[in-house]
Amino acid sequence: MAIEFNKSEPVSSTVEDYLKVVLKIEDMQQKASTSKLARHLAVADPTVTDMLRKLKKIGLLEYKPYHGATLTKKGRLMALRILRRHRLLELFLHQILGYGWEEVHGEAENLEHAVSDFFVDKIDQLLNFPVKDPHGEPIPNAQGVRQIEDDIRLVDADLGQYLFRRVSSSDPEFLAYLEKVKLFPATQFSLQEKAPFQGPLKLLIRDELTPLYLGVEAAKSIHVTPLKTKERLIDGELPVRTG
Amino acid sequence: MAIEFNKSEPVSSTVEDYLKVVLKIEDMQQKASTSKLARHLAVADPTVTDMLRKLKKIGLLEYKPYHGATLTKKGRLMALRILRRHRLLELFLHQILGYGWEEVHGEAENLEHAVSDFFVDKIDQLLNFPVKDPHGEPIPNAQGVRQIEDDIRLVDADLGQYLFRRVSSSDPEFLAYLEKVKLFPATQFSLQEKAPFQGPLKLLIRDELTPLYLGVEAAKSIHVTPLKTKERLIDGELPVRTG
DNA sequence: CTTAATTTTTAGATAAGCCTAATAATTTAT
DNA sequence: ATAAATTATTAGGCTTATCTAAAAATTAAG
Repeated sequence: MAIEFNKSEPVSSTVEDYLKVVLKIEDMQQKASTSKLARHLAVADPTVTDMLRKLKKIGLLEYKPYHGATLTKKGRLMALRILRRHRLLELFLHQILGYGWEEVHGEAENLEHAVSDFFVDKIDQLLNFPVKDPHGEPIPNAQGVRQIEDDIRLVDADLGQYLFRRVSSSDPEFLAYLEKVKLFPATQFSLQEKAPFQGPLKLLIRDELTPLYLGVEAAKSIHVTPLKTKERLIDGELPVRTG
Repeated sequence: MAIEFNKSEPVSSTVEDYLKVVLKIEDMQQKASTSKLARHLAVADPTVTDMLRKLKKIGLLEYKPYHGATLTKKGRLMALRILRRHRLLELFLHQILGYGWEEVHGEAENLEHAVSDFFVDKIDQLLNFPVKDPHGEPIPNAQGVRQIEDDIRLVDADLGQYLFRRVSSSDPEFLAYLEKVKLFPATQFSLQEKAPFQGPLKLLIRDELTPLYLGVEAAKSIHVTPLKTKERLIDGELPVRTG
């Protein structure tokens, strides 16, 4: 119903962007410093200083000069509201309008600030209250709660069998590449070798004939969970692309 | 393909709104004076003066102080591009997302500035290249051309049989009322009486039992064409609501 | 533990849209 | 044809979000 979020005054789309980035950085367990925010938002440092003061004043984040920002409860809820919109929109674009998964991010980035709560509710219904976006990322529910799975980065994984859970990159070129090599959420594969000295990872994707060699940077943004023995025997749950 | 429009530099959503309003006023064969624009845009007069100067400078309209504005070819094309987006979005919201026809205008008003050309092309396809929006208004094609029908205002019509073509109001309350009384595009009815002195019009809607008495203001925004004798005998083409 | 490097903040500007109050131009009416 | 009413423009300001250049604070290094 989206009412849960809408208890507070509306903010500009700029403010929404700042909150979104702080949430993203906090999610990565990093410090939301002035310069890091500036880099993510592609603005100059002093611009961020000013904005942080403003956001502190309206109670959306904590902020001590030289110590970076942390979202308040209210700011966090707002950030989650935007994240929800963003990811619902991505799924909508993919499933209903037939966008490629590498095309959804940019469009959602604009639409997330423009659509009404009514619109969000409508697509939520139409998509049957989904919990994951096309990249496998969790969609916060109407209360702002995400179903977070404790996956690991492929780059940190030992040899063994894995399930592709999500990809934490929105680079279109990279996503198009993953699609081409058949690596996307729900793909099962085995990690067969890890070349030393940051060398490539050798993967064998289920039902594919030739192995795939993946660079370390790629393996950092791919998140997986180990396949349990039981699951390894099951033949269902093949990766399927929609749209 | 939308490329036809995109030969020029992008403009702000504010500029898009100004162009849209000038087009609307020109469509009504009226003079786009400073004050009329200000009223339509809900801004102060001097704001319009400034903007008109700016729009003239970038070649989107002609403008002489005290003489109002007229769109240039370029400005007109831009205005038609927005109108196309607006009306396609309205139809999309109605048909795909199940919005009521009184709910589409407001949402489209925001989205028209936010969606990409790619998005517009996608919904155009999805809707199978429609030529009319939910209110019966023509949707400009990708070249900016509208299929304009020469309808007349119901208020100007003589007694006789008519086809409801379009309603040129976006007032939600009014539209909800029309829907309730079963008056919408493709509805057939006969105009049976026109009370003198700006009195109400008595309509008999096809397949309805009770006559409808409509005020003059309402009859100004309803546009109709006379039913030809042939059409009067045909039973098909009954009004149908989608979504 | 003091200097050097890095990061952040201050200071001063800019552009887009908008406003109000006051003036000027045009149109209408006597 | 001129005064009154209407409409438009000038003048001066405000807000939001941005920038660059310079100063200050913090952190890192020798």
